[in-house]
Amino acid sequence: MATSASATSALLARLGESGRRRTSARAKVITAALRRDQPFTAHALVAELQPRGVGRATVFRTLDVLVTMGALSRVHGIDQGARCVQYTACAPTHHHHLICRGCGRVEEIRATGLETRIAALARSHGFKALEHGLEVQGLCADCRS
Amino acid sequence: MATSASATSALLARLGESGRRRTSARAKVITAALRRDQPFTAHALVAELQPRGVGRATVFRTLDVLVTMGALSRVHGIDQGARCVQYTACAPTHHHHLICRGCGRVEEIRATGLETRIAALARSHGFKALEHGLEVQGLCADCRS
DNA sequence: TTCAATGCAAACCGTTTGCATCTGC
DNA sequence: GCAGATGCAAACGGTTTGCATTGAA
Repeated sequence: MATSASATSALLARLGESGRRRTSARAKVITAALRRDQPFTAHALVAELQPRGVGRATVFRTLDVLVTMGALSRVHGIDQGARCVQYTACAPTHHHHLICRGCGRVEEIRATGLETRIAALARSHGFKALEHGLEVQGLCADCRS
Repeated sequence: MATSASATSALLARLGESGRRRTSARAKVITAALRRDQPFTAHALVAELQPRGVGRATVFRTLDVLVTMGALSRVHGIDQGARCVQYTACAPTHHHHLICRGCGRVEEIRATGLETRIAALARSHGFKALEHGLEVQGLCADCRS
């Protein structure tokens, strides 16, 4: 998949631009992360990369970096316990996630109308909204049939 | 607080109705949980109740029961890691949470307008929305000044 | 009397940290 | 050469589990 390869090198380039080092371990983590089209756990990446010489700690540290850079975001189930953190590759702009319960597919949604509604709602309770998270779980077209 | 006391016994009654046993340990967990007006961690309840003879496992198991019954819900921060699960007493109807970053206060919000918007948004992506979670973090009136 | 619920302690599991070593820049 | 980054292993912390015992119905 050409897109994925170029996305990987683009991310590596951004690492350099932000004063971080472009190491081979990070390249492996980025490649593995971007190859997935469904949310994945840190554990899954460790299992994939540990045999290839990337340490557990490095996977976690790199995932943190990628989240900080906005290349990945953390998503979690609605009412599961602590074992709910997953990562998903995503655009660095503000958006939300639509998660299919059938196949696990995640789609990004952008909803400018909602943003203002949410801010207004908060204001009506005396709150100044700073950040919000919205996750919708459901069934995608394929899984519904 | 009379409300809290009656809420406790109401919950205990619901335990009996649902075929579960009304034990003294559960009464202690419920009392301690309902006394809080801010989200709390399981750990905090354990710290409070362990010296009073309630075991760690019992606290966790009872919290699970209460979440299942809809008397509590789990809330988690927007982008923290795994250490983000807290519990908050809440009405058993669908609502969202407004969380103050200053004082930790949580307010429940009900937003029928949003619900339909979210469902429509999901539909426009081919999804059938089943459940969704919305958390807004911000500053409450007190903390803004 | 019976079986759900309890308390304890140990196991679990995902994540973080300390530290010596390595490697981009 | 000098940080920043790595890999390893051990520590950490919250949660779950196994099991003998208790106690509600």
